[in-house]
Amino acid sequence: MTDKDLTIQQVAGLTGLSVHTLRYYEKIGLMDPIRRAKNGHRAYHMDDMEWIRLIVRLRSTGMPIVEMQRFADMMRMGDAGISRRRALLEEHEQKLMLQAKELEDTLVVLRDKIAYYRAWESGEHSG
Amino acid sequence: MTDKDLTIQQVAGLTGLSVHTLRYYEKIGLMDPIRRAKNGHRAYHMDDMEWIRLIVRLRSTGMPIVEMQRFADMMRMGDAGISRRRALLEEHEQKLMLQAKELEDTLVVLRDKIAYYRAWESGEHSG
DNA sequence: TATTGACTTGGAGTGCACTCTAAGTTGTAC
DNA sequence: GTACAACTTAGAGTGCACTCCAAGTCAATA
Repeated sequence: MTDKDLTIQQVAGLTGLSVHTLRYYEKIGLMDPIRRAKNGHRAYHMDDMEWIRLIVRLRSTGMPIVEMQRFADMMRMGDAGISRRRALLEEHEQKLMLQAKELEDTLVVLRDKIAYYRAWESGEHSG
Repeated sequence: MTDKDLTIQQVAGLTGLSVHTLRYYEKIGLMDPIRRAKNGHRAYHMDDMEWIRLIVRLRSTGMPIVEMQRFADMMRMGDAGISRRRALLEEHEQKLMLQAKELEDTLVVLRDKIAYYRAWESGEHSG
């Protein structure tokens, strides 16, 4: 393990994933097998970090694991997988735009209700 | 069952929830018991529909069932629950604003990668 | 009168994404 | 040298939100 390598604990701290989840993601092929230090411990590199951060982004915006696995497989195909990777990301982009719209609509509804409740509350005090 | 009442099937069609889910939501107290027609079938009214649509909105923007149950309980408290309802909705509003930011950030990342892939693909053709 | 189809119930089963357990190894601190 | 913390594995367990099943009721139609 060189100076720049990170332990699983450190990666967990940096990414917000649990140590369990990091091992789980590796086991299901969402990450390539992480290099090991002499004692068998995982030694994460900066390249690994970048991939993990992308995974976390995709997950937090609702991409299911099976789709991220497909994306990981396309990464392993190298150049041959590029147009498929683009297609997958474009699909996700479409979903995110719909999600953003739903979210904005809901914010409007919420703010409307909140304003109504607030008006009722101040009426309660003065009335 | 009067003319304006809806069957569970119709409500499913109108809300996007499954018949199973509608019964499930009623069972766990997310909805008040729905009135019954003479034959024992559920007869949904327009008031029910409005509540269901709110539920669907909250769910689709990530509110867990247990929190919607709390909100339903506050509805049953009537006026006494109003300020608590407002607090709950304001909390959700905060979460949605964070979600919206995460979403926008991810869209930037995705578009960046898509553009990169696209550039690579066109280079592939001409080179 | 018999079949069809939409509904009813309680309770069991499913799929996803973790999350934890048990048993074992390794490297450092006292 | 022994206690301790951090790591390793395979595999079991958990929590959420449905989703389905079996058995039964009821109204309408052939």
